[in-house]
Amino acid sequence: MPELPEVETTRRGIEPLISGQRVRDIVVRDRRLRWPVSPRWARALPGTVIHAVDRRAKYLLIRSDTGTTLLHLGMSGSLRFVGPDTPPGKHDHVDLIFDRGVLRFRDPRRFGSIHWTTRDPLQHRLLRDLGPEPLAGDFTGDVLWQASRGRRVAVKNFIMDSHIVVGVGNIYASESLFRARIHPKRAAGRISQARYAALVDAIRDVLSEAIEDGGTTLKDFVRERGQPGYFGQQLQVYDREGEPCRRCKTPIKTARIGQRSAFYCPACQR
DNA sequence: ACAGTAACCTGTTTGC
DNA sequence: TGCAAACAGGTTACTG
Repeated sequence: MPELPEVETTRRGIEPLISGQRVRDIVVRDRRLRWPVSPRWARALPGTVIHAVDRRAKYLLIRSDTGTTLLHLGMSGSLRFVGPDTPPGKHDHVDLIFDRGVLRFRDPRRFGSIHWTTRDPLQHRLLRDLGPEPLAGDFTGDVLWQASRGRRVAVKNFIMDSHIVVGVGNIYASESLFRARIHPKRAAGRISQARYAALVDAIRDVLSEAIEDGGTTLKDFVRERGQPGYFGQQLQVYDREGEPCRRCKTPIKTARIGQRSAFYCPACQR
């Protein structure tokens, strides 16, 4: 669920609610996330003032005056801002308590994570080796084309590889390839420079439009006040197996590529 | 360096 | 209906 648009939607939602606010306390009900929540973080954060919420890839960078919290939503995570007396649900693992409310982290599958660093977060081992941001200027068709030379992986896996470009998960990979009319199984190294230019445009457009719509809610994802995202209504191929292609009416097909489901139009995409 | 797979965990859907 | 298997949006770590 949380791919780049959902994380960015969350960032935009929570930043105005918590920036400038002092963390009064932390409650960790279950520290068993993907990596155990560090006790050092739980000790360090209370008392600090949040001054910004940034994003790198699918990580939220919650910056306070003494360090940065790296928060990843994993597969099923969400952050909401709730009133102080809202009873926590079964999977509400962590609270950041502020004077004006509680930032509550829910994650049924516990693939999310929380890290704390007092150094440059971009040099953290989890962020250090990531590829370009898809919505930034350094992500171009030429960059993608160059990186793909000699690569035999399916292009769908290629664009989901965070060393190549960040933020493109299973849903938006299928959607972008449909827009660029590229078959998801095509070898990354066998796609022309011109088609990579089209793919970069497609990725940018899909992600930007999804952010405009507040992300895609298929299952767990909700925004900061519990609202769903509406981009699901714009999906062209994802989860539409057997339904007619919106462009040519051919039934949408599905395939397993690298243990993930890919959706595509067998007529439009080559 | 690259490609492929298993692993983390729980909830829901599918199939017998 | 009941139960077990398969599957789900992500990423890392390991293998060959």
